[in-house]
Amino acid sequence: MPDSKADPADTDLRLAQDLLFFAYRDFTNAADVALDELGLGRAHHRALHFIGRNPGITVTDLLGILRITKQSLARVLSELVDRGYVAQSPGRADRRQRLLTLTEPGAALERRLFDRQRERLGPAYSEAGASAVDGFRRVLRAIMDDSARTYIDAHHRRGS
Amino acid sequence: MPDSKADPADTDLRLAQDLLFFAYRDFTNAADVALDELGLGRAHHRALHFIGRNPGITVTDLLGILRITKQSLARVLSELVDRGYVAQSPGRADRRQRLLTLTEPGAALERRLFDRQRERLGPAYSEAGASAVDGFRRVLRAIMDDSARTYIDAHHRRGS
DNA sequence: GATATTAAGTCAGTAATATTGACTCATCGG
DNA sequence: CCGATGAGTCAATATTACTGACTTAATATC
Repeated sequence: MPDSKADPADTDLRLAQDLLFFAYRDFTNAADVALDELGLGRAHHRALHFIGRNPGITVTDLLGILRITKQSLARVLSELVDRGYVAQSPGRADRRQRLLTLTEPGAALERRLFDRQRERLGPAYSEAGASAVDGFRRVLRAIMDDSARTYIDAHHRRGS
Repeated sequence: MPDSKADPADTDLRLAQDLLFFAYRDFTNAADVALDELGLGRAHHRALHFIGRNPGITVTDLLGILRITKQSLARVLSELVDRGYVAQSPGRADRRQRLLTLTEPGAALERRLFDRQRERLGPAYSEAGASAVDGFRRVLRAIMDDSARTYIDAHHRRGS
């Protein structure tokens, strides 16, 4: 058996397809009950998450992360603003920009949703162990696009 | 710093949220161009994948894996059958069942879609290394539901 | 300073994926 | 025979997303 690493076997990659499908399905699903109670969807959660992780992010930058159109984000964002979860403020340098931040209720909601996902992810991390978690990160990081990798590296330098 | 493992830090879990979002987004996206050319969507890909991995699967079992309703699957499945990608045959023991299999063109299409994802996943595996891949699997396996874990373990026993 | 570009928002129409609810039909199991 | 099950169908609706066309305000460029 020569090629153990140069050319990952089909079965290995088939397993990865299954793993990603189920893990992503159940991880995202973890917050759904809390979202439903508020009449919100996963799109709202994604917006809350990335605004929370990037206080003061511009609409254009958020669109680039989510990879959706302006019209699609508008629906989600206007609901979040109407409900008082997200605040907009004009950019200081460029007043055309609307810098997005979570309000206090918005941060609390995002935290609640995060906690539901934490219930699933925390035990998984503990069970798998630090070494496995490191491998988990390395593989996921290698799967994504360059631009996403750049984002990850900028936001999660070792230490924080 | 006492709790290094018992209670994974927020920042660790925040990173995981980002990693899962971007990796899943780009991994699933890899097959989109090929799907678009045929006027098919991701839902068709998922059905093709799980029928391909489970030849002779019943409709009920497929619904359980995909976690969608019968009506939602019907749209996707009838299109795949109409186009000759999926064949249905009555169960031998229970003739109410419609056992689903990929036709030869269906298997070829599924393979093409798989190849697009392989282009993304294969290099990621090679770069990250065998140890990282093992950790990747362990963490994803721990994230998913019991039923999904059972599925994974049944389909991917070590050896194949 | 006029002009082009950019950031953001909006209106309209449509598509893909999914849902709930209410049925039908054939077959299986007791 | 009869209730339960596997599968399919019709209808209406929700969520998330899209393309295309425009407007407004502010910045950048010539």
